[in-house]
Amino acid sequence: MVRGPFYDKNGLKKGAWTPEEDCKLKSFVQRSGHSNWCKLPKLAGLSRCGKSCRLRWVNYLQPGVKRGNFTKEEEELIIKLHEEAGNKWSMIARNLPGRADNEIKNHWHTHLKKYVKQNPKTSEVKEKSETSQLCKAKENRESESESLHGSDSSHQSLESSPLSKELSSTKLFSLSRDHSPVNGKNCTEDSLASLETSENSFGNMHAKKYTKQRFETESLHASAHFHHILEISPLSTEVSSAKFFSLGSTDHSPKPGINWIEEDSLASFETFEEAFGNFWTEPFVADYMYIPDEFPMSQYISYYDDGIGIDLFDQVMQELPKN
DNA sequence: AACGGAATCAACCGCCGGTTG
DNA sequence: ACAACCGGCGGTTGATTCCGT
Repeated sequence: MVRGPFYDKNGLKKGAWTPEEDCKLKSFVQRSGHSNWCKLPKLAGLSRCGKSCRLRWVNYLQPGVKRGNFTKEEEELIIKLHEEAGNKWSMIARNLPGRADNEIKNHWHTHLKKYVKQNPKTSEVKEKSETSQLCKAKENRESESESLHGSDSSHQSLESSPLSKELSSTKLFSLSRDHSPVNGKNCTEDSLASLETSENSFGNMHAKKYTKQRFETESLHASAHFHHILEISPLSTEVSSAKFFSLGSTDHSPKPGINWIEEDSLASFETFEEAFGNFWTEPFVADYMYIPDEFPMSQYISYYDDGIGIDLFDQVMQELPKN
């Protein structure tokens, strides 16, 4: 599904990333950060351009990146934000923690665009039908919530994206106006007020010339309304939204509970699997290399210690065929 | 089973805005 | 003030997979 690897005239590798390249990039960034993407490939021993490295890191390798199917809540949020702001994928992505803009963009073009086309102007219709539908929608959500909580939490993240197939307009309408308690957690009045403000602002997006900063600030207000998504997300079981947002370039420490990239996205990792077991389900070996002082490593030592040390990792890395 | 069109999604490309010298 | 550099963003591409015939 990806371009085959090839080299351009400058000798830079293009096309699909190999697990070895991923490993190099991830290891380097976790060790040294990414203060300069242009110089990074050389320092990391990669024959890639800096942009390509950045993209790979942001979309797939960065800790906390969620892979797999979108939940109904995520899809609803994308539709709503897109309705308000248009193709501002990066802004939308900021309101969907763990989701990369590229993935959201793809999902929009492949699934949601069709759905919205078939159900135009959801916001207009929802205003009219709000009164009559709201109660029903609440009931639906609450019953769904109960059933979700009654099942394995992993099902929530892997729940297939049913929006275009199953989501009724009633359910969709419930998104932006339904401020009822979700999963037993009340939305505060403040967050509702913020939402209204942001809705008004977004409504004028096309008329006003927004500064980037203002736009982003207001989009964050909108995100307050959707924190319930985090609450039911598997990420939230161990990483709060606040913590999640703090995951930046300065924090590369291994976090228990972070969703690492799912196995299916990198199926052919035989080389490293042989040496280390399943790379994507086992803790990353290079994680040994960067351990912040404040990180309470002792409690994880036994879990991480599978008998493979840094020396072996370095040895394997050096023996890998150079590109 | 074979074929062809549609769907999917990782990755590339070019542009833009911010920063630095 | 200007140019060069860099990071980020959104649009597009194209290989692979899916699905209907």
